[in-house]
Parts: sequence; C-alpha cells; structure tokens
Amino acid sequence: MTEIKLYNTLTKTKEVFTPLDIDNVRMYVCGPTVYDRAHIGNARPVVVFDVLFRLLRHVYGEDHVTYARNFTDVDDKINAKAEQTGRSIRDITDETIGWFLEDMGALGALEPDLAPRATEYIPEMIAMIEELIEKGFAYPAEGHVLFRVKEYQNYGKLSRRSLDDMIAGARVEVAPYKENPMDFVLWKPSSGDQPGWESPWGYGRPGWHIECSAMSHKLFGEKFDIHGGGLDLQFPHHENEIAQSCACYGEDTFAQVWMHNEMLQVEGKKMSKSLGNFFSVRELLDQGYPGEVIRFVFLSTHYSKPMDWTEKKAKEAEATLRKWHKATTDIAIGIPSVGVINALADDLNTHGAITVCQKLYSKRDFASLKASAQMLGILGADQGDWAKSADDRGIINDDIREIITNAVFKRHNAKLQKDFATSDSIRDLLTDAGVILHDQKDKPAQWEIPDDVDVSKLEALK
RNA sequence: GGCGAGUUGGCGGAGUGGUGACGCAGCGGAUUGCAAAUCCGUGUACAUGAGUUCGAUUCUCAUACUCGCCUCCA
Repeated sequence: MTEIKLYNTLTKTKEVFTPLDIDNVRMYVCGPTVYDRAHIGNARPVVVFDVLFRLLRHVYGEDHVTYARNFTDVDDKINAKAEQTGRSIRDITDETIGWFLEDMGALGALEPDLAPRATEYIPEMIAMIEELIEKGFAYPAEGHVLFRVKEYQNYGKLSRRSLDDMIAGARVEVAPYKENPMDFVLWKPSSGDQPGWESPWGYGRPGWHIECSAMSHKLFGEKFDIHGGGLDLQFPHHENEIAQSCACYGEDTFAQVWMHNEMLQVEGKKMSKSLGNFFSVRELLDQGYPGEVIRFVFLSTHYSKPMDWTEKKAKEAEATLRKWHKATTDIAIGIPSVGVINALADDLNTHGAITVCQKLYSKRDFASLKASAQMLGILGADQGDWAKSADDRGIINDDIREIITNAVFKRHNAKLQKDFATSDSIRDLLTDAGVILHDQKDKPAQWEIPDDVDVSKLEALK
C-alpha cells in the first residue's frame, strides 16, 4: 500500500499518515460561510482537499473514506444580507450553497460525502456547551456562554501562541462579562430580528467555533483522522475548536492531523476588495477561464506556499491542457503513473505530479497521462469540451466551412503553380481571421478554428 | 506587538548533502517556396555573512529584504 506522508501543523513535521481505522478514513474540512459567491481564495482549500480526497480514495478504496465539509449558515454576514434584501435567511443560504456546489463542481471538485449545515446541529451544540459548563470549561454570563480559556492548559498549542503574548497583542474584544479577554463565545443572545433558538441560557445563537466541534463529533465521533482548512483558520478558529473538543472529550481526542493551505494572492498582491483584485470563481468562469484551467493553476503551486493567481499562469495552464487534451482524447485510459501517486503521497506534491505528467507527455505515454491527470482531477471525460476547436464542437456552420475549405484549396493550387503571392495572401487572410493552418506536403493544409475566430473576416474570402 | 512563510536561471516553480527537475520564453537545428504548427537540441541559477562537513543551493546561526495571518473579506 502506498505510504502517505502529510505535514501536520500540530507537530510541525511531515509524518507518515496512519489512519485510525483503515476501513473508514475520516476527513473534516471547514467549508464556507454561505452569504455570497465563493471567491477564488475560497476555492483553494476546496481544490487542495479534493486532491487529498482523491488520493485517500485511491489508496484506501472509495468506500473507505468519509469526507465531511460543513456549511456555516449562521453568521452575522448572512443576517446582514437578509436585512438588506428582505429575503429569508434560509432562502439566501440555500441559494448560496447551490452556487457554491456549482462553482466548485466546475473546478472539478468532487462533492464531499457529508455536508452538514450548522443550523441542523443546534441541539448537538447546546448539549456540548452544557457539557463544557459542567466540566468547568465554560460559564454563562449575561445571556452569553463563554469558553474559559485559562482552564484549558494547552490553549495555543496549534498556533504556538501563549495566552500572555496574545493578551499583550490586545487584539481581542474586551467585554465586561468576560472573565478573561481571550475567552471566546460559545453562545450569544439574539434579539427579535436575529436568528435564534431556545436554549438553557435564553434565546440565542451559537458562536462560530462550536459548530465544527459539535458536528465533527456527531458525524465522526471523538477522534478522526484529518482536519483541514485555510491557514487563516488556524487561529483562532481551529485553536478554539481544539480547546472545545479536547476540553469536552479528553486530551487525546479530535483530529489527529491538521492541515492548512496557504493563502492566495492575485498578481502578487493580497486579494482584497479595496484593491479591486477581488473576484469570484463565477466571474472567472464567465470571463472564459475553464474551470479545469483554474484548477491546473492552483495545482501548480504546493498547497503550503502562498499561491499567486496571474493571467500569465492561466494562459500557460490553458496551453498545456489544450495540448494534453488533444493527445489523450481518443486514447483508452491507462493506469496512473507510480511517479504521480508517489508525488501526491509525499504531502500532496501536486506540482511534482504535474511534472511527472509532463514527462509522460514527452514519452508519448498518453494512456498513463490520462489516468494520472485524472488523479489530479483534470483531463476527465467531461472536462475537455472547451479545448476542442470550434469545428469539433459543431459551432461552425456549413457556409463557413465551405469558405475555408475553398480558400485552402485555392491556396494549394496557387502553391502548385508557384504563385506564392496569391497563396500567401490567402494564408494571411485565413490566419488573420484566426484559422490555424497545418501545412502538409503535396496536399491541402489541415485547418482548425478556435472559438474566437473572426467570422466577418472570413466573408472576405468568399 | 504576536505568530509564521519565503528569498532558486529572463519568468513561473519543484527538489536534493556530492551526476544541479519541469514548463513558458529565448537561442540553434530539422522541416517549409517563405512562414505557422510540429519535432530535436540548448541553460552550472539556488539573497548575504559565518559555522558544521572531505564536500552545502540543500543542515545550523545571524543579517537583509519580501509576503501572509492575528482585523469585515479564506
């Protein structure tokens, strides 16, 4: 069996991955807060952990891996949107979840086995909070329930911060009802127009962090294998999850391996709304970037490093994929290359896997290229349509086909008569319109038409 | 202020204690009437300083610079 090694944020080392239960490898990844279209930064963890999901399924078997990714559908941003639009919260979150799955599907991401929504696990959260109170790790105060950070000895072990340092940093919300400024909210009161549920502490709603602890416990039990998410979630979100779960169920519980993907930048700069380099996956798709190309760009940088989204990379990725699609379209699928599997098994070295694919292409091992690329979620049977020429996709009508065929034939005859002035002028007209010509010896050139062919220019050839 | 990451050839970007990937671009060649496309070939790069070592781009320490997170946006 392939030995998988993963970098564990908790231990800061690359470790051999040993599942708790080889028949049911469990992975939990923090999903989106569903109030708007996913931006491309949201998509990085989705793609990263999709590759891991595929690798785990490959190694342990499809039926022996369970992947859960939550939807956070209780959040002030959602409340704000509901207020602005007058729509119901459920309406907004349902729509946003639909968008999310659609957009991530376009990136070739498989859907997780489980997709729990926070609002469907409120009783579990309440039960967990009650247990934390009983054990002295939490306390109610003015309609809130707070986690007593000082009581949990290992607080800060994931992000390697000490309580004292964090308080010195002083970027915490100070509130009179908190015993300690670092204490974080497990439950908070809701006013009439905010979403809420009845609880032992009054009408209210959960804090952000408790949902992942409660849902992973319900779905996976006290221990599971992998917990993933973006690096930005390491603190405070994941630190707080660990505190809640381990305080509740014991020090040796919860996720065994923590994985965090680095952040994404755009053209060398942090993506932000104010810089205007902030865009959604949908916008990118609508601009004509195939999802497969976006995915390829993501995979070309290791997940542990900051990734820079640039137009140049997208163009290169597009050219490579076009080449690969052309080579593999009519090829029966082979088996994935050992090199690709090993690269992925080595802490998800997706770039290394792509390199192996490049070599397979050079060696003309297209059957293995196809299978290997599919391990990465690219070159799938349903993914290559964009790479076909317009003619292959039936976009070109007979009229235009005839114009081009005639022109190519005329050019061929001119060449036979060594009338190069005529043949070159026809060639220039064709290439100017976007037609790609492949000259052949002693017969008319083969041609293909990309999507952006300028039909109006072809009229001149009539 | 706290935490962390990075610095590799023109660009992107892996990796390795000793034969220095890969892609793009460039250059040379084949091919072509000329091109395009395609194919073949081609590049001693590893921030700086010191240390460890027979030997370091790779390990250790320091310095400089860049970047990210901790703050609505992942």
